[in-house]
Amino acid sequence: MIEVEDPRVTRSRALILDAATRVFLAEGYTAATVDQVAQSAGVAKRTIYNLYADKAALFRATILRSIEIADAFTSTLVDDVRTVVDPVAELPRIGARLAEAVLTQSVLPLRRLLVMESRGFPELAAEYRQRAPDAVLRALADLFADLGRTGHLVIDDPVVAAEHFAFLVIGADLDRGMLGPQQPAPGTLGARSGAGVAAFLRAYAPDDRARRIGWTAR
Amino acid sequence: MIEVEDPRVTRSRALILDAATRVFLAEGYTAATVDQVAQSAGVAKRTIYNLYADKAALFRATILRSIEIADAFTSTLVDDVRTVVDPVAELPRIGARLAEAVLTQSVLPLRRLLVMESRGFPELAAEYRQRAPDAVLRALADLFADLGRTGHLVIDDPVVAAEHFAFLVIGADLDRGMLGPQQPAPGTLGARSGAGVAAFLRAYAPDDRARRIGWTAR
DNA sequence: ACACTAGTGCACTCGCGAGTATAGGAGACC
DNA sequence: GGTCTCCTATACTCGCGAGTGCACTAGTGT
Repeated sequence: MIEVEDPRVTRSRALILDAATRVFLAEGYTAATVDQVAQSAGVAKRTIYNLYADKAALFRATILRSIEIADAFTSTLVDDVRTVVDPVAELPRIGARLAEAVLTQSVLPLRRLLVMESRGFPELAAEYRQRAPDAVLRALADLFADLGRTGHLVIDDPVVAAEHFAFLVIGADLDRGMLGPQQPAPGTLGARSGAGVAAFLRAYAPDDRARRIGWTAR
Repeated sequence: MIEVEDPRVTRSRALILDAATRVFLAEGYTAATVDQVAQSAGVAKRTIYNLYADKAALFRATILRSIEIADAFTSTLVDDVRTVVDPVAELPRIGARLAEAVLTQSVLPLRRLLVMESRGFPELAAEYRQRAPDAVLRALADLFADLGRTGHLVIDDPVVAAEHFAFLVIGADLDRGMLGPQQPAPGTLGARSGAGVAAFLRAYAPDDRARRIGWTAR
């Protein structure tokens, strides 16, 4: 006997999760009210309580779905990282993708929300960390370990190199974005990630290589 | 006629602000209750309302005082930065001080709180940004502009260089610290800031200088 | 000793939001 | 067409925390 969910339920669930995402991201957990979510979903409050035990359960489900989405983005980035052969030629693309993914999607509001509620829902913050930023850092560290072995880069500690790459590229904008809803201007974004990648290559490329290709420009 | 504040008032004010700092940093604005603050201060709730119009005013005063304290730390760091002559010799010290100031004081909880309440009190987040991180970045940018002029470093954009320095040194730990109350192990801290400064010098020191001093080690 | 000012303790109002109850409506499946 | 299940709408309970009122106490200055 195969349990098939009533189509009305799946429909309601989708409406509710979308609305909850909007409301929670905009208001935060405590400030958001269940009535707000219901109204924004075009659904009766009772329907929400039919599907989720309480406000906390609704919140958990909402955030987990957002993490799921962020995770999908992360995966394509990780795949991209895995195929890199020539760092000088390809790292700028990786950097640009990283900056774009973190700074222009709804990742910034999600991170703010996770920080806000990290006391009440520490599992969610941990889950996010593991599946998004840590996954990217792991992929980068693997990449740099390889490139170190092949002599394309000079790497002492690949984990540290991965952190340096990530924070040279997005550090400043990420920090700014956390303290307020300022999206960096899209033009600025490319320039900053480019400068970050350039600095990384100056720090980690073998001398001859870096100089030959012209990455000495600062 | 010189207005002198009743000593009882100044005493109460100090007790209340200390307690409010503890409670707000630990609980966040909404979760904290005025009764909690009163109890933790050993003071009647009514006394709080004698000195502050409402909970929001108390919060503002509390945060502004914390910013004041962070500002004092910042100033000594800025003064230190202003006296740097030889980057290779002195930047490691600056990096270590920066890491220590940001990561081991109560700065991390303060930043979390400011992120949490940046929607309700955007002025506070702005005030903090201007007086703490931006002040440091400005000082660093000035320093690097100087060092570029004197040929100690090779600098294209001093502002970008300042961001690179700061986030190479504290970026990873800062980000980790925001998503949970994990203080980095004190041992790790020195190593990471050292690695960050080394990478910075590799990226920004003139070739001969960097190599002569031995900063090629990664 | 007296008056003034602040602090204390406690009981109170009041609004708000989570969660529940209930009665009725609408589609799906037989 | 009947029944089952889920949705809707409205109205409710209930607890909690912000803010107030008030009667009383204690320290200070003259």
